[in-house]
Amino acid sequence: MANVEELNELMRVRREKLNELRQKGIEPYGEKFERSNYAQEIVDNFEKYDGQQVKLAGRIMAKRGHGKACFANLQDVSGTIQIYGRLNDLGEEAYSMFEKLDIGDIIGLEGTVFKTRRGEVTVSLTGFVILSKSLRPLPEKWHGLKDVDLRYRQRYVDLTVNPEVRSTFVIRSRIVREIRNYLDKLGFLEVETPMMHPIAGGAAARPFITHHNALDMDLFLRIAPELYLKRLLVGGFDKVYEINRNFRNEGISTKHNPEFTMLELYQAYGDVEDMMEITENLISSVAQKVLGTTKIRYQEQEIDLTPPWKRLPMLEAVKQYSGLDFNSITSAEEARNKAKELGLEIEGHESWGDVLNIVFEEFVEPKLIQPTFVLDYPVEISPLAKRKKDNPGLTHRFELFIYGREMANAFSELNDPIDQKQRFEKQLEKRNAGDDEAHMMDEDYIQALEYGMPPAGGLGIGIDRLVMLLTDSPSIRDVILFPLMRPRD
RNA sequence: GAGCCAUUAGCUCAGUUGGCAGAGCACCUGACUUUUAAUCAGGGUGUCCCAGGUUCGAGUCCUGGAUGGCUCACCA
Repeated sequence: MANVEELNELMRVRREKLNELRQKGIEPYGEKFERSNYAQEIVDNFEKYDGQQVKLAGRIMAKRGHGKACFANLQDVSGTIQIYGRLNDLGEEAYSMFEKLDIGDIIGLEGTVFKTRRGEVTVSLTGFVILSKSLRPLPEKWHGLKDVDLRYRQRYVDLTVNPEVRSTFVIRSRIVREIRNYLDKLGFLEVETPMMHPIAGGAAARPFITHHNALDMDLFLRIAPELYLKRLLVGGFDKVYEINRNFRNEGISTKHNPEFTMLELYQAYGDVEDMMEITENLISSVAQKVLGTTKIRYQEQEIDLTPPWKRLPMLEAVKQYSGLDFNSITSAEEARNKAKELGLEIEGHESWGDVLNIVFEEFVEPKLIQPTFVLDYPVEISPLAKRKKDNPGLTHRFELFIYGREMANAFSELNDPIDQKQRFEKQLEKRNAGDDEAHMMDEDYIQALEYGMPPAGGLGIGIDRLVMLLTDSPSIRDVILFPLMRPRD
């Protein structure tokens, strides 16, 4: 415990009050308290509760003393209600204790519902108990806690004083629940696959490395669940999904947190078309259920999530926004030269598909504000996707963009074990050339495919980014309760 | 990883040309039995992010560092 000498006055005074309570034989850290109601339901249904006796519990958020009477605001998970204590009703001892409550103290109370002459629904106290004495002052009632550093490091304070923050995380919870409802209704089975992988597969990303002592082996925190979920298709499950964390050892930005939540789902005997249908129906119905509309605002921009969404082949998109027609570019070298002419940074080892993707990211991505499926990604950057029959350089794959951001990625799954093995070998070449984000070889996954995996559609949706979109949050940190921060000191 | 910006009381923020460290809320004392950003009277509670430097004198100028934010890079 901190030395009282070192505490500032605000904290010293609170500790003194704590000691006073103990000296009077009152325990300032109480036990179970049975509530009859929540604050908001009383405020919203005054007629029903007028004159009724209620029991509430929550945190004191404001106090207005008037000598022999005192108003305060009590905040519980539902909202805030005014409470009112009078000397006449409480008696001298209890009233004096009520007057000495600090903002931040947690109490349980009993009282009668009434409306003040100014029309505010209020509970007039007949008794109360201190359930937790607060020893630190909360931020200011009017401006709340603004310092983003403190907001993320002390999310408990942020949640206490900034109601919109609480609301964001309530919405996040509802979004995830609606996604589960939606998929469950379609007959998908929710599964859990390993978070610790001997081989980091399913995505192009740098993994976190950890170590298992008893087995004396290094393990990777998963960068994607994909290869495990598809092993389940081999095993005979035909509709599976997982909503869970992925970990990528990469930069942090407003759109990237080292751990983030992904939905991945796989549907046997389906394809990329089915995934498009699921994506637009899932996201629009979640928006409808959670927000009550499919027309949303994100950062002052109107976004219409009403299906069907625009579908745009990548080659067409690139041609439209950059003027480059990759249909008529046949060699990687020609592609690299054309990209250089557009002022793009080209290192010299890029394949045709790499260049196409670079041009796409530079010229097209930021323009895709309304929901857009970009179709037919080049095979070089899609090592787990099925090739198009009529153009084996492209794959049956889409990425969904909203507000210029990648929101989803899906394809018809590659189930040809021989092609898959060759794709992994291509990735290994990239790895050996120094690309530590290229895919690793996963022999067991190849073996699984050799047993036979049904053709399937697979889909990944970044939950954090979806929540950002639906809660109008500018930073991914606003939708992650405890984003990764450097430790202080 | 690079550039720009920020860091002053518990919180939100001022701080002029380099000249005694400020306000509002919160807090403390007193008044007040339907107030509501309650009001009225009084009280300033501080490692000016840290370490150096310049200067008679630094919150302010310079150098280095820490943390955070934004942009870029990275991240399909």
